[in-house]
Amino acid sequence: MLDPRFVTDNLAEVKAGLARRGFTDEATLDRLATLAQARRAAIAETDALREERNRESDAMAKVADKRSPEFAAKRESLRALGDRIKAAEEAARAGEAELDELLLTLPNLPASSTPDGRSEHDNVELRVHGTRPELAFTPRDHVDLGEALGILDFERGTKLSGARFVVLRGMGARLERALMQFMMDVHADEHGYEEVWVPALVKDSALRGTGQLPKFEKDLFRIAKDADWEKESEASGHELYLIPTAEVPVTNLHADEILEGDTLPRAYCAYTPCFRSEAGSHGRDTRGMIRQHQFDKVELVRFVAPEQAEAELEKLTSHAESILQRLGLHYRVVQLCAGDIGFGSQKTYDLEVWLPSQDTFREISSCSWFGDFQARRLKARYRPAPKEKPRLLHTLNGSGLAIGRTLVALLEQYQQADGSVLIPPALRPYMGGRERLVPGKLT
RNA sequence: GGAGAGGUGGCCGAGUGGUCGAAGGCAAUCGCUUGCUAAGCGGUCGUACGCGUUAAACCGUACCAAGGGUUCGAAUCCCUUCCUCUCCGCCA
Repeated sequence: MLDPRFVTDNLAEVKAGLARRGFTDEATLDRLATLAQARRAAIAETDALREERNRESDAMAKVADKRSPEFAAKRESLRALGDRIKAAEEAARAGEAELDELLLTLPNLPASSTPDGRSEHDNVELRVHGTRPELAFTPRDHVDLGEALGILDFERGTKLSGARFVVLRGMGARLERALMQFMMDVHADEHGYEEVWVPALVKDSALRGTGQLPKFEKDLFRIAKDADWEKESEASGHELYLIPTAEVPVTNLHADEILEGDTLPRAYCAYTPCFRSEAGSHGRDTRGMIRQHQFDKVELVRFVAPEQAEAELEKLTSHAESILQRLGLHYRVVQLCAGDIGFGSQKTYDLEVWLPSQDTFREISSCSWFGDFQARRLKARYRPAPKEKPRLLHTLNGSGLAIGRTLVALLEQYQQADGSVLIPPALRPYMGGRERLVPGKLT
């Protein structure tokens, strides 16, 4: 969420910034500025009226004779004042609702260090790590490999849950678990992240905090409820959704809190399942486990002071990269242009891993700096020093990494001519010492 | 699912219509004092918005779970909702 004050005071700058990401609806911004100003005027008015009422009421308290004519007269005039206050409050509320709505649907401003560009084609490749695996044969894709190995079972995934679900078997399931374990160990033990375990079902308020709601409800799975549940839940004023990423519960950890400055930065890592409806991506990546409705991910989240934020993004990205490096995977780092960064982000690096079968790099991690965009929604603040006024935190997050896609990349990059797949040394301790996946060998 | 209790500042905890943003204690912090692990004394010590300022301060308003109501005036009275805890039942 943008600061309404900042928007009114720097309208031209905000328009220009949002235009960089393709948001050219100036009328909405003008409306927002108007509403924000009106809101301030309304506050000033109601405050003044209330002040008058408070003053007069105090005076009445001091009148000894509560049955005197003067007392009755005062009471009458204050009753009228009370009505005026109510009317003023009512008027203020109307504009406020519209203002909040606009603020919640407005995307973040790109950082000055985010390059211009309209779409993913304008993203900037920053660096490439490693080299393409030399394969003396035509690479098979992970679906062929996985099915031949007996570790990926798409048919049964579909039987159980429909399209975009998979069952992992034997060493496939083991690999998923090994990757999760490996990533968490590296981040917790070496990168200084506090490991957290969080719910995979969250309230709509949490999703509003990180920005998925109200705009992107169609991408989420909201849990269906029977009649009783529905009744209770409506009454309780919140809906439950499956999380699309651990970013949601982990970032919301510090909603409505004020952290002490000397405890920053706060770094958390979490593994969770993630659930995405993938609405609007019909026909895209239908083959294989690149795009599933449910997948596991290890997520990194950092709460930092604004001054450190941009450097913190480099740090967080390097932590995610470190996983790819230890696994010996060929990848590149891409900086997203203003037209391609996510709704709440102001600067994003994507890590893309090489997939031989597709002869291309595919996203495996996205590391973003949100500025105070999420923090303002969340009311996540920090106190720079004792006694100082609280300020909004900056939040960052990134995948470290998407486990399903890591598994895909491993299969494809480490495939051998005979259909077996080498297990990179870093992962072997987590695979019971195994060095290789062999077709027909489930244990 | 059944029965009961309760939600006040970082924590504990007073407060049943005006003098309450809220006693007292703890924690924290600053200073003073005392030569001996420690204690004593004093000050400070919520947040947001508005106004204002270079920035503050000051000032105003709001907030005692949330929303609504009664009243000239609500932490206090009424209604609705949410949440927490305890016991029983069920359950990984």
